[in-house]
Amino acid sequence: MSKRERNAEQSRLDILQAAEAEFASKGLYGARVDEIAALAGINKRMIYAYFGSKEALYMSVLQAVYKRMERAEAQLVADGLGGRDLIGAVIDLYFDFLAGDPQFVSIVMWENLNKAAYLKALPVQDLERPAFAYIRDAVAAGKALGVFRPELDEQDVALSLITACFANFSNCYTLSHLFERDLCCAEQIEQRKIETRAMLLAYLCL
Amino acid sequence: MSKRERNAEQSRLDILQAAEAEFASKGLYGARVDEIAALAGINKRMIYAYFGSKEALYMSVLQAVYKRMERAEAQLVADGLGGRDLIGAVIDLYFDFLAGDPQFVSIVMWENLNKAAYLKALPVQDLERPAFAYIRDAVAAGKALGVFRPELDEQDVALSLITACFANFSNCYTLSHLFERDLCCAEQIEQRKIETRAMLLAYLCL
DNA sequence: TTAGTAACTCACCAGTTAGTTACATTTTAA
DNA sequence: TTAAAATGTAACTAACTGGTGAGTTACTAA
Repeated sequence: MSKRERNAEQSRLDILQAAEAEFASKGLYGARVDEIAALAGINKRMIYAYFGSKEALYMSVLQAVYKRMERAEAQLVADGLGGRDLIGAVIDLYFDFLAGDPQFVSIVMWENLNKAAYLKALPVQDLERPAFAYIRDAVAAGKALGVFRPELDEQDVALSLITACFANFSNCYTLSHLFERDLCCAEQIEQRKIETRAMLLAYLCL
Repeated sequence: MSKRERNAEQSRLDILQAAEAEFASKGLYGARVDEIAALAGINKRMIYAYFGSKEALYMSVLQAVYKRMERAEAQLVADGLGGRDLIGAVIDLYFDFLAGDPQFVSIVMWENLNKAAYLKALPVQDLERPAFAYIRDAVAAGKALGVFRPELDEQDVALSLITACFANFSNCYTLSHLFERDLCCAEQIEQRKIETRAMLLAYLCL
């Protein structure tokens, strides 16, 4: 094996990146530490030196993955957008983020299959979800302007929005087979985005 | 080990049931053949006698699981139900089925994480989904009656409906943590059912 | 009885797995 | 300069894993 340059920071990042790919495709159980080491081009010992254990490594991956979502949400520039447009912007954000980050989708799915056991163990401040606030604000603004139905509950809306977006990505393989049609391709995702936006707005508006 | 009664049919069923539980909670990679044997109260050797391999056993489980969904869908008595009511009935069916069969949800998720590799290998006639036909009929009927928007595409509606229902179950653990609220309990599921019905109908109706 | 067979048990293997250790090399700081 | 800390390698281990060879038991039919 060729010698690695000594660079602790880079090595840490390489391990994290390789681990994320391995955990995303095989889950915590299925992932192999030796495979992660090989993928990162690093010796296995360093994984234990930097992260301590397979589980601890998984937790670091989980945190990094949710951090990406948080950053994407934080970039949502809400200035000047009213109720309708803001909801549309949030839907676009989710679709674009999920389409561009399949490893996020996979790891969230693994985490759910594991009853969120590791997510629960993560410090809550690492899981801020700015978009929740955007959705709350958007619904409140829309109601105040008289464009949204006044009886809407902000959390219900947020849940409807998130679930309606997510399942298009999490279930695209089985649905593609059942519908005998490739639902994972960019054009289909774009179509689903349009439909989802229409559905959500029909539900929100008077 | 205590002796088992000789009953090939029962043994097969015990193995299938144990395997489904094990595969649902740990996936194909994480599931242990020894664990399945212990759970079924049967000697591991018999799993290989009856099913040949871990993969073949998984395929049998997959087929049995989708069969349950098919049977539930087939029970949907559509007689006398018009566009609106039929759509409502399909949503109720999905919510009730998914709520009562968490192993179905888990195995579909695992299958998606595995890019539907094993589902694809299953004979298509074992995957009839009668509800697709119901949804098509309901949308067509609603359009003919002038209650649904005429530009609706039947497949888009089916996808919106299925994804909107499924994600409430597949993602309830991570969402419960992020919303700091138990979304997996019966009351919350009922609330989500009501919201989802309202959302879908708002999207379908003129 | 006897023989055939399906259902079953037991003990084992070859390969894999997470995690460890002995030791070499490089960096850092006094 | 040099000692210690950090970073690296490769070989190792104890436990586990899917799968199997060989033999046993219960039942049936001749």
